[in-house]
Amino acid sequence: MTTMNIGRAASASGVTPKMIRHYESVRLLERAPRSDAGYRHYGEREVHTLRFIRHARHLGFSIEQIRSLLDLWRDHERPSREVKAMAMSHIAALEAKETELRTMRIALDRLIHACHGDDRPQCPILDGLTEGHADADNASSESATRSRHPLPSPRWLHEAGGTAS
Amino acid sequence: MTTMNIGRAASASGVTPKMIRHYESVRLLERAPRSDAGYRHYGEREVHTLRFIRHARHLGFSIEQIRSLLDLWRDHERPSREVKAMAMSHIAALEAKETELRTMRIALDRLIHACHGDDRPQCPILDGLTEGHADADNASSESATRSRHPLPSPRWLHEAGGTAS
DNA sequence: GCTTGACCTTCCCATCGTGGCAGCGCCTAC
DNA sequence: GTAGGCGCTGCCACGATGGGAAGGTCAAGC
Repeated sequence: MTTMNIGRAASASGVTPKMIRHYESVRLLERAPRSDAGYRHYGEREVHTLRFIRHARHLGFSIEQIRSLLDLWRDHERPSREVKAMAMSHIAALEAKETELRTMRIALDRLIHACHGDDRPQCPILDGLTEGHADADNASSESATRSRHPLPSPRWLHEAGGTAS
Repeated sequence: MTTMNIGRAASASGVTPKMIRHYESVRLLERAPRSDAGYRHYGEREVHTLRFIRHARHLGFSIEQIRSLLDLWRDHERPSREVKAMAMSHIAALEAKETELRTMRIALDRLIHACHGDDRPQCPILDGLTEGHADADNASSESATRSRHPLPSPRWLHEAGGTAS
């Protein structure tokens, strides 16, 4: 069985059929050959590629980055330097995120430790949110006008956790 | 000047006008009173609330969580226990993300260290992506069929970093 | 041969928080 | 009275993924 439908390719690779179609639609994968009925057909080679993609996603590479990685993967003349450079800049991104999370966690930790957590309404956590962490608040109602900091906006928190089935 | 337009409220609070309108539209804020021309008017109280929201976003709370926090904030009878509980479960989420990132980083680090990064094409990073990290691969092309793991899907990486102007 | 149910197809919608832009109205300083 | 800086609404985009509807196909069992 060197050729299979999308479902088999999916369970062989660990990538859902939905995502396989998506990857094809964004040209991460070549258009799969079709049967008369329009069913996509895959071989071992494609499954191999899908696994590559899955591993790369697992390491947090974006689709665009994976596109480059796949190009490098398929180019047997590539200098490993290029791959390493991509990987290292990605590591830097991972570290940046970690730091961002850690910063949040530490700030929140401090507030939590100051809070009794009993039946009384007095709460340093809410107070802290009210006042800000004392710094990083150059938005006085006086100077103001064009202090366009766009907020770090940490949406990435509430996505993988809840979404993962 | 106890009342101001959205722009002034924005620079006084550090929240963009766009976001203020958005928060209103998702009922995180009450509908602001309007001038005859339809301009929203804000007072110190609203700016205060906006700052609260900004700080909470800064700590990674989602809109829904902030909705609860605001309720607690405004309820002067609340037991601080409830606030602390929210904060602690959020800390747990932050830690989980940190761990996820660290896991990725470590895995990638291992590959990177094995890679020369020179002009030669031989590259353990690509090899590693090809083969997988040896474990977590229970997708043999035999058993298969309904091994529906949805992939951890780490989208949150490529969002705050690039988006933050 | 026919039915059933598992599989496949495409297309659209939702997520989450934010930015951008278009097309319009308003308001003020000159 | 007009320019240009605000404000308004509404729509689209992002990223990666899931959900579902509406319909076609295929293989196994009868």
